[in-house]
Amino acid sequence: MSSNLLDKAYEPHNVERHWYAYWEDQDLFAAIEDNKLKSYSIVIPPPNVTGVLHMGHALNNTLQDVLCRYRRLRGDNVLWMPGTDHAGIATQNVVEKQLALEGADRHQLGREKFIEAVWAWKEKFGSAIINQLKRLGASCDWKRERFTMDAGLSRAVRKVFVTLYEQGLIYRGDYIINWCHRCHTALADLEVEHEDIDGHLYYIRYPFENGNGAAVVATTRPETMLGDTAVAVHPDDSRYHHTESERVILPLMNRPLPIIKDKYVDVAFGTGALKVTPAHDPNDFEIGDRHALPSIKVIGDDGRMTAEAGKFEGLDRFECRKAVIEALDQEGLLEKIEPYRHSVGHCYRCKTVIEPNLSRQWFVRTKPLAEKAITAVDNGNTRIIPETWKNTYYEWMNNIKDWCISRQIWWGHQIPAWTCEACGQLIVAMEAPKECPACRQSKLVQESDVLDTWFSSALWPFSTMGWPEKTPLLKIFYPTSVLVTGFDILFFWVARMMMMGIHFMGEVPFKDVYVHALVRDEDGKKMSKSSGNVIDPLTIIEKYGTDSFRFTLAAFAAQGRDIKMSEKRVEGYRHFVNKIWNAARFALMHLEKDRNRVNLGQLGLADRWILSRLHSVSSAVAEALDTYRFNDAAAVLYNFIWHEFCDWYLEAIKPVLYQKKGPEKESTLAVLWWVLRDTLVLLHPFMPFVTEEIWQQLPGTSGSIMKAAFPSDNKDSPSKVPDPEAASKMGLITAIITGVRNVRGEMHIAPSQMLKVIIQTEDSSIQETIEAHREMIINLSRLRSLAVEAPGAKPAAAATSIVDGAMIFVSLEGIIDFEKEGQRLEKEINKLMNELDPVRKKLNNANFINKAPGPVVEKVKDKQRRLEERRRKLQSNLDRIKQLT
RNA sequence: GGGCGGGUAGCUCAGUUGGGAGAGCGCCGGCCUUACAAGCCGGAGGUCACAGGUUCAAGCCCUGUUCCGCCUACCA
Repeated sequence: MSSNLLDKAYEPHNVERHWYAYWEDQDLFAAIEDNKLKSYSIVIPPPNVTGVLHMGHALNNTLQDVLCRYRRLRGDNVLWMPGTDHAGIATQNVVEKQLALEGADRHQLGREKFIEAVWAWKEKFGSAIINQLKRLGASCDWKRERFTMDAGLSRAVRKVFVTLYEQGLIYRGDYIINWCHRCHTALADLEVEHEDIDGHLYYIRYPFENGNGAAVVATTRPETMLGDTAVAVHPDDSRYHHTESERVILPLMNRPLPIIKDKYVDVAFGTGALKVTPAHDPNDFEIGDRHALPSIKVIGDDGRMTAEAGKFEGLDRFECRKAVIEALDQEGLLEKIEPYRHSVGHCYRCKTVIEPNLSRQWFVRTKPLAEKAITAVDNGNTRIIPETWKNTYYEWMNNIKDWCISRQIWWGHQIPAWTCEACGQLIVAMEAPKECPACRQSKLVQESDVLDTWFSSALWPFSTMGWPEKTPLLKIFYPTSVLVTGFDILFFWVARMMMMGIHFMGEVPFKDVYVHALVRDEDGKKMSKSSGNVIDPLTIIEKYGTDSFRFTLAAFAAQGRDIKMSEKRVEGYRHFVNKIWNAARFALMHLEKDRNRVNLGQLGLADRWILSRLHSVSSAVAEALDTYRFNDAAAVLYNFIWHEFCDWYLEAIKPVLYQKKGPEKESTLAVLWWVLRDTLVLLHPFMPFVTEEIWQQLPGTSGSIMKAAFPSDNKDSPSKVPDPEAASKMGLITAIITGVRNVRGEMHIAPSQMLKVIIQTEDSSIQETIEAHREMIINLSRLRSLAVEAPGAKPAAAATSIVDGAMIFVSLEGIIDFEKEGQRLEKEINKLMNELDPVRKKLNNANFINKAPGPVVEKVKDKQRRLEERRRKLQSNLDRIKQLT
């Protein structure tokens, strides 16, 4: 016991520490390698090893933990595979910064020493995020924790690389790629973030070689003109027909450029003439390819102009832009400058402006892989939930481009390719070759580039399970049951796992993909360090406890909608946790021993009703979790626990509990035990800590709640069937109590004043029900007396309330304010008329009667009958009141 | 340029084959009733963005308009 039952408020801190340690000690998160059990598996989206837990992780892992804990309660053998990602660029940046503080840099250190330094950093700080996930309650199988740079996973990476290369699906070549000068590496197209920037469109005159005027070209990046190797016009553009075989002179460089014709050129844009810079623009590169133009690289990998830039050599690319404009202006070749808003690519890691650069890189040929990945979703082998993301997935897969996978950094999987220094032979192999297969020389140099981090995470669902070995783990747990992830990495990660999983395993990596939303701040803005609106999950956990936080996330995780997070919301659910704590405290005061034998025949109405409700609540929770409707499950539990279990059931059974002893008390205690027991289990996936704490204090339980049976799977549970009779009778009783309370509230009668109530009804079954449960009505509406009689003389000094089939008179002798009662009744009648109006209109419509389905018509007719009766009764009481005033 | 999501109570949002507009918070009134004042009881509050259409019936389906957000794209 780590929290005192006498505490009026739940204190999460010790409870959380205590039970998490207990679960780990007992090995309760461990998956069992036994293929006879029903298996359920999830691989964690591996957080960056440099990462700290943010709201996105918190949501993502809470949802996964809810699913895993739920499936365990349902009896599944669950594998939740944890691990971290080596995050090449990000981690290298972190360690480089650390080196900088020590006055060193990686080049001084050398590659080997630098890699050692990164590993050292990883050993020291790399488990931070894992520990934070534990604070969140994550029930991962920690003993299987993986890291993308582990020996096993690295072998999988090599195997995949070599295989794809041999299959012709990986190639090396000189192409335009996105170059980040800060990170000093190539980036995949996906890793470039586009942003609209207010820039300028510069119109530059390129004089015709023959001296007759000039062609005017427009550009947003004038510095690239230094590398121009042609001017292109559309073949049909009559303005340039006379330029047949003419050339222009490239200003500043005095280089003659051919005028070529290419359909790519948009006649309508600018002057219809396009400068072509094959080394620094992807489209120009393609044009250059078509027309066999030379490529001149004028911007170097360091962001400075190369020797090819002539007198501009050594200038920074942006300084060069200014210098070029000035020089052009001086020569009178700058036609004009217009303001121009256009999209500019930035590095997703460091936000530096990306430069398209000609470079030798490695690529994955994605088309053949994507086709199968599309089919798998098409035919439902993998379901994407919510379905709306299917379109996005298809859209990207259908337009997929080859994937640049080489990175010019040091931290990562070095590409297993070697070049023979003697003959230039390229060798791709699992292990470093001893000699060149072509010339038998042994001077072989390994490719210095490493692979894109996403290349290794694309293998995550099977590399973590031991592939390329044929392990039992793979056999039992692949394909995984579901992948839970945010939409922001749908392409980066999900799509690539699909491609790799299908290609290498012959089977999709996951049956379901559940795509959740983003966590934003309370104004709906994206949380970011620069906006200063980041809420730290650990701060929230410290302040409000993990269970409140998790429940908040689940309660707001509606499909397709972002979550706006604020402390106020978490605070609200902390109240809920506290409510549960106190309800349990109350129950435990009365439960002294195991009460799990219930004789259903002897149950009271409230007992039967709460068991019936519990039955539908457990079905609803199961249904909701089976369909990833986390917010529905949370709402059902919240409403049941607070408003049905606490507000009605516990209040209703208090008199029974305060009795000395007897069969009634015995069976109520048994029901109370079961309802508490089952509710804790239903709640456990969302609130693992408080439920375990209460479970451990509940007499008659053994072991961890993690091993308990879900109510609907539990043979012994008394909440196995709905009880419509109890539901309907309880409905009548609560309606009567609410009716009396309403009178009390509206007439401002103090709760301390006991009331006298007369109920008139001609329905003998209603009479019987009321008589049978008169104590409940008396207690919960605080009555001095309750009389049930056939309709007859109406008590004079009384306020009225109507329930279906009966009229309630609250005697207010001496205190009734007839005018106030009249107003109250008028208000009631008005409310009723607003309901009745559309119902009458419907029934007066012959088309409705004829065309609507029978049951619908009957339902409306029945409603009309009920409303009419209530209205009639209220009206007669109003008339009577009016006579008395 | 293309695509997606959203507009429902003061705020934040649920609302799954079309058939009774809901919750939480906030607000108003009354209560320290022996689990809980982090509580209990009662109450007020909505032209479901706008305009058409389909239907006996529309918050939900169709068309258009408008506002907000996001993703995506090689117009220099």
